[in-house]
Amino acid sequence: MTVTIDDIAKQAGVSSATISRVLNNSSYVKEETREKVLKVIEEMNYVPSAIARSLSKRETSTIGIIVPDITNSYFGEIIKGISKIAEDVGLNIILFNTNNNVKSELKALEEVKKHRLKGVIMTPCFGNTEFQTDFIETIRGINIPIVLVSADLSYINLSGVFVDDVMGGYEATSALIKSGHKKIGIITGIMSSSSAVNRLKGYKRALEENDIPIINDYIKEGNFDLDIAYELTKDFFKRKNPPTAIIACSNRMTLGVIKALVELKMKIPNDMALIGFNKVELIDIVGIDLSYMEDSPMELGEVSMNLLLDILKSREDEGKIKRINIPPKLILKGSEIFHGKSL
Amino acid sequence: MTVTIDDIAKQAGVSSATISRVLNNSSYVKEETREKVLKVIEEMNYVPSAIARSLSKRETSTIGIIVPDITNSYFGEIIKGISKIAEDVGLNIILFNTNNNVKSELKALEEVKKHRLKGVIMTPCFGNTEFQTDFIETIRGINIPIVLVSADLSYINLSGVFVDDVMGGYEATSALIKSGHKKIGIITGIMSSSSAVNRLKGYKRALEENDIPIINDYIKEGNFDLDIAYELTKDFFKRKNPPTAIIACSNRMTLGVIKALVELKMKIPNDMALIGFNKVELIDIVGIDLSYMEDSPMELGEVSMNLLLDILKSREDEGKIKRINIPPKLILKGSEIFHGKSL
DNA sequence: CTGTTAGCGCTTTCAC
DNA sequence: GTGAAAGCGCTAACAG
Repeated sequence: MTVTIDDIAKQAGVSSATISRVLNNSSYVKEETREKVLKVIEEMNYVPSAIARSLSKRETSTIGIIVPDITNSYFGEIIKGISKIAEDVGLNIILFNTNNNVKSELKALEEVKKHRLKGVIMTPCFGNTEFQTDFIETIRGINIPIVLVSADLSYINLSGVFVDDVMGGYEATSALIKSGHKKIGIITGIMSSSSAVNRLKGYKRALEENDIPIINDYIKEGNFDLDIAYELTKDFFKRKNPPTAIIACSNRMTLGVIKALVELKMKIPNDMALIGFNKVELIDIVGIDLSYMEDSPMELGEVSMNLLLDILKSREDEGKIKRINIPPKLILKGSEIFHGKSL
Repeated sequence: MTVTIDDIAKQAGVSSATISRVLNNSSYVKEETREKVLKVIEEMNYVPSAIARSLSKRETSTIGIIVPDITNSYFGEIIKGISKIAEDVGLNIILFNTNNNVKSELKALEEVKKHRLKGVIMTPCFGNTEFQTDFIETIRGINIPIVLVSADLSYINLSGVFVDDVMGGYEATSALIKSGHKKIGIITGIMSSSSAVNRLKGYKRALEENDIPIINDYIKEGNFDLDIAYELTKDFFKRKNPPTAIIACSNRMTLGVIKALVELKMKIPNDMALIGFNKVELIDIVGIDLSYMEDSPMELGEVSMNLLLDILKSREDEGKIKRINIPPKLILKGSEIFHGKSL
């Protein structure tokens, strides 16, 4: 059917070993025969089989990426970052989309093992607590380097690149304080995720350092998604003394907040200041100058790919856990400004 | 290193063929030995090598997806649709992101061949005319089923699933006419893409059917992206008699139009009606009730995956081209309403 | 029902 | 410099 290395060998009048050598530059081949071989390859339109090569070398040239939601451009950016540098080093990518479902995640990990992938970069599902032991067992049994990206796991210590969420929460809060706010509400992510916990930690730290009392009514737990954030925002106005600023701990929750504020006919930041987490695509074109803490997911992708490469290279310190924390950037556009109105 | 089928065979006291049989259910195995085998597999934590299996069967269980921009949630949706049904039938996905770059696309196709993938689903780069012959040659030489999705190629006839763009342009235009508009501007995509051509065709047809003259100043060629659409929208107002409605032929161009209108302090639809193509994520929460033609990219993904499966199944009518056109849906939210103001 | 054997298409010693 | 041969981990006749 398809042309193989032996066909080329026969046609070129040499052995298949020689073909292999010119293909891999693995040892010197007389210039003359090399050219002959190359010519035949060209003529017969031969493309070596990655599968056969993998089997023979006991090593693939592909890695796995596991993400919870391929539809979210945040993960799109991460993948773009990964694939950019993967392409440079000749690595292919097998993609798994889990829909934030642990069962799928576990299945993906099985596939990774089946395919003997070189390594995996994954951002685990959030809000998962029930399958921890399954997960840990799978990881242990897999014997393939894993790099976490963007989301950490509390119950197992793995390599990965993360955003410094404490710093994120701290910076966002500090920015609001600096601009005059004292009544600052926060809508966190699910508290079973470390990022939610850490951002809240940063929030509290900033308040404490500025001797601003921490008010529990100002702290609300969302789920990283729009609807709950929308409701929670409205809830803020059910108490006598609502905040003058809100911190929304994800981009989708930021949209929930905005939706609520638009409905309430409240202007940003005149009636309510706002700082989000991660860019809200093109929100500026509708006249909202949103300030936010920026993760730079593409950078996360690049760094995680580099980390994986690093781990792959260093066999000696095998098993050593490497973790990288990337500081988020504060992007100030105006939505954080304090107007001193009493609400 | 890793445990192989022979290890299992030895441990279970049978031949590796038997192991293979229980693994694949390829023929009857005595219940007793089957159980024994399964137990050993479990104990030794054995996972069969997909690579070895592929080589032996001369067939992979993975397909390729090639998209121009993984960062665009439109393609995220397509991939989600594909992977959903791919998972059901046990197929894995190798992903290639081309950044809308033909060279990358060609390289991706090479990889596809190297890996002997079962098939490819791709949406080709747009606005490419220079590498046509390379592309055709690569396709011809690849001998692997290809399914196009969402974007067609004019210079080669391939299987694929597409959106009925003529109908899209027609419906969008008709909706505006029905709601009272006669002066309708359109910002098209790059005219080297068939979707741009066809939407414009639909636009003209609708006008003709309603005896509305086609005015060239109302037709502007964009590039599917925001910035140009923004400029072109402003251009509309440089002539004496601007349109009362605009059709924007992509979601990013819709944003460009909106950006321009916001800057010009024009309300939608009171000062300018608007119909877009494809959903603009969450635009409603900022108070713009955008009407648009909806592609349903996830459906495109599902249908294209099913088409590929179809092609894979039917070896007899090999080479037969199968094309599916999906009618887009008109989603009316209010932004198309005519207010009868003279601008 | 199960074992033997011959590959699948490459890479990699080991000779010459 | 190049060829012969073994082997990567599995599947698929073919016997029995």
